[in-house]
Amino acid sequence: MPDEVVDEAAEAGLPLEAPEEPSLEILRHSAAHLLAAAVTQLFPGAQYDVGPPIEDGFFYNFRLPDGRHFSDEDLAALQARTAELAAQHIPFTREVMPRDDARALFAGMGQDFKVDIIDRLGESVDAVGVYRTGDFVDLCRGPHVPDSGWLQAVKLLRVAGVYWRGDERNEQLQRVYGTAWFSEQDLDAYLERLAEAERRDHRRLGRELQLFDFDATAPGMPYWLPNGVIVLNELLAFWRDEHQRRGYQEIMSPLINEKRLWEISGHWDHYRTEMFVMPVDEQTAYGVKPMNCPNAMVVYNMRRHSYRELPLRLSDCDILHRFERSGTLHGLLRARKFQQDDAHIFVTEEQIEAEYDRIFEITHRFYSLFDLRYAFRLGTRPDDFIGDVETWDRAEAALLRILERHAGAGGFGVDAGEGAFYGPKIDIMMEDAIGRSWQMGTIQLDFQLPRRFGCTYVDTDGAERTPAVIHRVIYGSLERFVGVLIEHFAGHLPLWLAPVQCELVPVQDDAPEVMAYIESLQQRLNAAGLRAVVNDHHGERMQARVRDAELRKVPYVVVVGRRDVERGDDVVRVRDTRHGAQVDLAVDSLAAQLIDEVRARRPS
RNA sequence: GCCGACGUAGCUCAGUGGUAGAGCAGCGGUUUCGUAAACCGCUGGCCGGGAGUUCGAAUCUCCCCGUCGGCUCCA
Repeated sequence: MPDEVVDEAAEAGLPLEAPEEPSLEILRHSAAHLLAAAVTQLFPGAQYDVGPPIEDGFFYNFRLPDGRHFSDEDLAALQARTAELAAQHIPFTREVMPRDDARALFAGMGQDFKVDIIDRLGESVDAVGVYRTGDFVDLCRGPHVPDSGWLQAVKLLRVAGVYWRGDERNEQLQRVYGTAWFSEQDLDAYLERLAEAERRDHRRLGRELQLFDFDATAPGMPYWLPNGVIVLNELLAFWRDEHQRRGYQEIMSPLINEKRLWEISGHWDHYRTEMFVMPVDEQTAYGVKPMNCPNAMVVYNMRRHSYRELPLRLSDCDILHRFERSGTLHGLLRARKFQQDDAHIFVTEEQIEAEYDRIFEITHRFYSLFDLRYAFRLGTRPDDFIGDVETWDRAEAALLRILERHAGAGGFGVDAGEGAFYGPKIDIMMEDAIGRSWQMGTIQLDFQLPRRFGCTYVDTDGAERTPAVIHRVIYGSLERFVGVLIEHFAGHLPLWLAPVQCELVPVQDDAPEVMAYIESLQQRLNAAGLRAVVNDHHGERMQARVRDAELRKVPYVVVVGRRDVERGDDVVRVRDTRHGAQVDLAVDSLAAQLIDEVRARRPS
């Protein structure tokens, strides 16, 4: 995503008119200028590239003298200097300058990036905007706040190395990220929002709730703990049920295949750097599968097929491994080991659109269950593609039509060049707790792999034809999906997914009649298919056990004591931890209510 | 992989050149209590790993591993 290229277009050109009231975007753009002014003061000779406003803040990219890098101490010093400049109420002044004059100005200051930006401007641009803040001069269209006194609620957040113009083949520049608001209160509210996001972080909650963990010997490869396996199994059971009734047939296949398979599929040439490869002797190497598709082709080819069988829907939930670069790993959201809820559907070309409709139906069924916000994105032909352009164009046109029908024109984004190497795709995108966007489900159209593997079916006229294949996942990866769910629900999973659905707490754990009753209660709930456990942690008071259940985000907690047993009416007090409510319920009603909630898979 | 930061008990963290600490968790005991933390005691550490500097290193330097935030890449 070379968004810097876009930003440059916004930076250079004739100045824009300032509105009556500066917007947050203007404020942040001005904050970026002030930061750059501080950098040029503290690091004489620093060259500045682009510094746009972004969501919640701004950044600015620099090349520091002598190849220096920003450290955290530098960040603190820049924060202090920026604050000083803000306190001085330095005006932002704008002027329009002939292009050649501006070029000479920036060339004279040794600002190579600005000269470069000017040189890459279109022919028609003959004048550009130049803004000054004290001694600091920038090529910019503005608009800006009147003076730096507006920039009191600015906080520099972090430093990062970034590739010039977003391309890793280029040199790495030094970027400073910051946030800016109209008031200290707004700034504090924003920082509090970040803190809240941190509390929802699935990596923290995953450990606290004992869902999964990691070990240093398997970076990026989650260990699923007993609680987490319950969540996974519930998601998969639901998935299998929904797919069986829609005509999917599940297969399982080897996790490793000889290199030859990956050569046929094209992964050896196009995906090898992301594969775990294991040499077994001088001649032979095995590749651990990063995708299920090649083995789905192998299964398809294990017998001959008739046109009557199509669409043939082979599903597959095997575990995949991808050798993701170390710096990209992020808990469950970016892992090296994950399980996809995969399927490969062999179709004739005429069947493609109808099959996509069916897949969209499944998608809505699943995503609406969780009250999740999601968006579609079309990924088109990448530079590194296999096959021919005409086939790609045809496939992309089909997906575009389908998307327009399901999401409406403009109801989806298009990411040029982001398709898989074998075909274009429709992705389902979701955001995590701090607003980062992740690809979840994906529906990919592929004319290449069936051809490479020689997949055929016998058509009505007896001729052998090659089917197309739709690769599709709904959850995406189970790991990523669970990660997003945890953050979405802040750990309070829907009842049907909760590892413990109901916790039973005795008031007096030394009273045999109480313990006998509570154990019978557990048996009744378990027999009804509910996951109920007794918390009789010895030596703790009832209050401590309730707190413990709260912290583990158990949806329902039932406290039972002598008074209940003596009353003998089978009514218990139920604590609903997600809604902070308590209610007296007959045990039968409690069971019925929970079963109903599980069956409906209500999100909360 | 690149830039920055971090790594001390199961967890959260203090300790910045001179004998490794706290809270929580765990274990033992006392307590049996009515909806978010009872009390007392006890365990628990190659201070991520390796090399170096130093009389002496958790602390300083270098290399490696892992983690976190970006970049790039992606389910």
